[in-house]
Amino acid sequence: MTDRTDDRRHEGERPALSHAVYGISVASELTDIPVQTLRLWERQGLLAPQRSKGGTRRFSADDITLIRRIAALVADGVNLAGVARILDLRDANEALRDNNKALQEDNDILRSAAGYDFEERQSVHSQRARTDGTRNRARQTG
DNA sequence: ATTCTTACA
DNA sequence: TGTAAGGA
Repeated sequence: MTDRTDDRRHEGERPALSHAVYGISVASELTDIPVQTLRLWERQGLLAPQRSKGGTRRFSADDITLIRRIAALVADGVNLAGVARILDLRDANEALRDNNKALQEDNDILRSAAGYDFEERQSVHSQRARTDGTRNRARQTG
């Protein structure tokens, strides 16, 4: 054993998923996507790998996963514009889900703070439909 | 040696 | 779309 103490013998160690460490050629080998295609996809807005100080692309494990998802869509015949829109829709859905969750939590807090008992209510929609119908009927008779 | 952008056919 | 030039 010489003093090559910087040899990496911890084979289980892996960079964090968001840690951008792979050069474009490594990303290409890992995904079986040609280097030029990766560059094209980035220009189309499908990818946004980090850049090193020198300006070269640095891909993270998350980027590799994204590349595989894009490749799957392309293999299904989706063109690049379609892929971009599908990815945007996914992001929008996540945002909507998060927002909805936050609203529900706010609602829970407000409900308990107000002291109302909504145990009988089955859903927002059935409740609203019932009250609207009652109001309309009252207006017609009166 | 590799990667990057730009440009040209 | 592919390839070559030229810089980092």
